[in-house]
Amino acid sequence: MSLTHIQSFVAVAEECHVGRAARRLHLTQPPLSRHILALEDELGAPLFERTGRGMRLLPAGEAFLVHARRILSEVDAAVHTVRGVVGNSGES
Amino acid sequence: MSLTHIQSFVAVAEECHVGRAARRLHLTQPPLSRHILALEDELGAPLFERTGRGMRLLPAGEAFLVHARRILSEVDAAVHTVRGVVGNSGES
DNA sequence: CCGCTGTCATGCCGAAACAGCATTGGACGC
DNA sequence: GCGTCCAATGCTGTTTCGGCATGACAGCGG
Repeated sequence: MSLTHIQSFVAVAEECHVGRAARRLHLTQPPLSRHILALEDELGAPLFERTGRGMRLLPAGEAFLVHARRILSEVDAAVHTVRGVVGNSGES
Repeated sequence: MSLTHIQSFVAVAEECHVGRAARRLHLTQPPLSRHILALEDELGAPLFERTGRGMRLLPAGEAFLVHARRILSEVDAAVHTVRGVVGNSGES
């Protein structure tokens, strides 16, 4: 599991569509599709239902989405916190 | 930035020693050293002071450590939540 | 019923990332 | 100054990864 996979998952969950999510992430559809498959494989459960017209979140996917968003914002907060500490320490 | 890098950072922060952290992660010293350097490069600030006898956390590193631990436990929680949802949905 | 379209999955290949080995460079204690 | 211990770096073989081309399948119109 990597942060890239989590970002991919969130994008697909929000778009319900691998192709659109791929464009949003400046990626192509195949690797993105593989990210989702890898995630499902690692978690041992499918996260999406493949509808033939896109992807729909399953309950397990909804549950994961909550945590996924929290992880990504925590990463963002970590980056900003470090920048803040460094910036303040050097200020007059 | 990847979850692997964050795990490496936490291990080094706790051991104050790249070699020991490497053993703990079943890894060797050079890649682990590079993980830390990559993290510092990405954050734009050093996280450790190199003491010639090991590594000591700088203030920026302490700040990052708090978030790093939270990220890792959130990932853990995400995995367990998905397993829980799947397990319960199939129970009688 | 049959092709047409739109979607995700897969086979394949070249490029990039990665881990480990060997070595260097530097700090500390004697 | 010398030996020891540490992190950093050069290098190489392997693995991972992204993109292209294609396959497999569902849904729709005729």
